[in-house]
Amino acid sequence: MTEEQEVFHRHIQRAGLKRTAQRDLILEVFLRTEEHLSSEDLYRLVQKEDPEIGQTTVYRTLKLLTDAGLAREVRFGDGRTRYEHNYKHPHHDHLICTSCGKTIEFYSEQLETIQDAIASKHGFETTHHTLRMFGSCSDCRDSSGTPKKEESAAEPRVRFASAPSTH
Amino acid sequence: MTEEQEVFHRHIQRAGLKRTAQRDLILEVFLRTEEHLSSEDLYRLVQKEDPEIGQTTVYRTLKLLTDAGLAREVRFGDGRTRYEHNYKHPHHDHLICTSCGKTIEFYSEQLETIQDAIASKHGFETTHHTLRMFGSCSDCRDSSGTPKKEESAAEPRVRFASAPSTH
DNA sequence: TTGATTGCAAAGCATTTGCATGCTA
DNA sequence: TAGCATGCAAATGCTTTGCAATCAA
Repeated sequence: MTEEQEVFHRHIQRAGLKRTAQRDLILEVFLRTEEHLSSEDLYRLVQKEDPEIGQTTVYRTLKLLTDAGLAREVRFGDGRTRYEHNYKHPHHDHLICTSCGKTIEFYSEQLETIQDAIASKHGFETTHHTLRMFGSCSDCRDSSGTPKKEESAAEPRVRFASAPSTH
Repeated sequence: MTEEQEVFHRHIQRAGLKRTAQRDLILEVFLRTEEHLSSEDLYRLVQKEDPEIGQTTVYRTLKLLTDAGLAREVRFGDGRTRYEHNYKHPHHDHLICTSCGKTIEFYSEQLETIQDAIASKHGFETTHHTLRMFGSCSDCRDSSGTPKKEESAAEPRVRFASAPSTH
């Protein structure tokens, strides 16, 4: 049993909830996938191993994982919620390519410091923040006019059919 | 006719669209309201002056204003899109109080500079970005447990499906 | 045993679209 | 007059909820 699984089970017990095969499987698949997954993405992956599992259970479990501190919600502007690992995968911000949908994670101590200073100047105590920078990645600019993925040229806004992220 | 109205009409003409009483009224109400308005908020305000106007028209006009460069979409995490002025109201970021929903706008040259450096380091050319810092404002912390705005307890404007993660 | 969990279907939201009617240019 | 605009209703797409059946502790 991995550390994450232990965290999950402790959370489940603390909250008076129950351990089930579905939750175990969903967690397992989530952990092994290093991407920004929407509930639907995860549902499809989980389906391959157990076609009996329902969408609803995935939605509910993802919420549970978030409560347990194992997942973190991220939104890239296409209207669907994605989740990323939140255990031993510390805070970071995102660069989002609006043409191919690729995301790059980065962390800057300097940035954090300035943000803290700004917040306290305004009397705020911040719990968390999100910084998203939208633009075009070098790949997409190199092949100018021919974005990497075929569907991307059609949609000016950020919209990815499925979440292709590279960490 | 205000400058903004001129910008709007130029945009309308350039795009081969038509000027209508509804669009004029919606723009006018939008401009005079210095807040982050959702489509519904604006709809309600506009309704007071012309009850004939439909939701759909407000949605469509808000999109038009965005295209014309007069409005900018902002999302504070409660699932609905809000709009803020985008003409002579330059880029800034937001501090969002998760207990009373108050937002504070700020701008930091230093922050922008660092962001640019980070983007170029990763080969990105950014078009825009959003930085949102969530937390509690001083008012809410002073009156601990008693948020300032009456409606906030019942209907928090910023609501997270589940607990925000700790980084 | 008992209360939590599951999965389906139905409901909820915010937003968009189809379409007949109304208006601007 | 031609074609865009409007507003209603219906449709969307994502997410949540109600509920009867099932299962973990």
